[in-house]
Amino acid sequence: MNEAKRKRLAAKGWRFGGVQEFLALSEADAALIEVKLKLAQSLRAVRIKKGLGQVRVAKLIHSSQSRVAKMEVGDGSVDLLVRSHLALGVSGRQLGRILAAR
Amino acid sequence: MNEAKRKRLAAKGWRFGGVQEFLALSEADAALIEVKLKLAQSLRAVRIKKGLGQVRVAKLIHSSQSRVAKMEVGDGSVDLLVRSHLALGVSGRQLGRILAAR
DNA sequence: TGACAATATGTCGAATCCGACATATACTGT
DNA sequence: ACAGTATATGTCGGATTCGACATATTGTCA
Repeated sequence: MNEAKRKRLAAKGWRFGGVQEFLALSEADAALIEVKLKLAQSLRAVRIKKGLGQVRVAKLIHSSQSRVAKMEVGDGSVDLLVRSHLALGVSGRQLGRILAAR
Repeated sequence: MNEAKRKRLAAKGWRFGGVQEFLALSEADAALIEVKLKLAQSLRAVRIKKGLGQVRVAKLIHSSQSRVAKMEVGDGSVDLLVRSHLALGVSGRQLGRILAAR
């Protein structure tokens, strides 16, 4: 199975729990997916709270609507997710709080 | 100026403060560098606390000593820094606390 | 000081990720 | 149902990042 697809599946499946076992993911891989998912959800929440569309966010980060959409479902790097948060005015410290929250 | 070098300079210069003004960095760019630097310092701290060498960490993340060294001075992606933390047993939540700390 | 281990720095082909575009699907008001 | 807007998904060439290797520098201890 290809890596990208596996991750996407995992990201979706996670909501139902037990993905790590289903796919043979290492602890660290599973944790990374959790982190990404948390950031992805947060990004959407922040965007919506600010009343922005994906197109507008795309411009803020010099990217495209499609990439923003993908980010929000857990595709894309942690870098990009972090960058997007920062571009939307979320501070590094706030970002930390988001990750630390249950 | 080339992007990689600019970042590396910025990462080093940051310790003396005022980099953002010196180089023409956007708020978000500067914030990203801060995040990376925090993670870089944390990675080294965690590694040393665990009594590990860079070579051993490299193996844990299926990479090389040189990359670990670069990570610890702020080179490399946030992804890799996060992955490394997770591979060293730092949880996502702990990672958040690290970023949230002053 | 000299040998040895650990870390830092430079380079480069290969792997990965991104932005852009096309297009499909979903949502909203009329 | 239709038009208009927002979001989702697939693809791909170019840009970025990676791992690996070579080598330099630094640190340590006998």
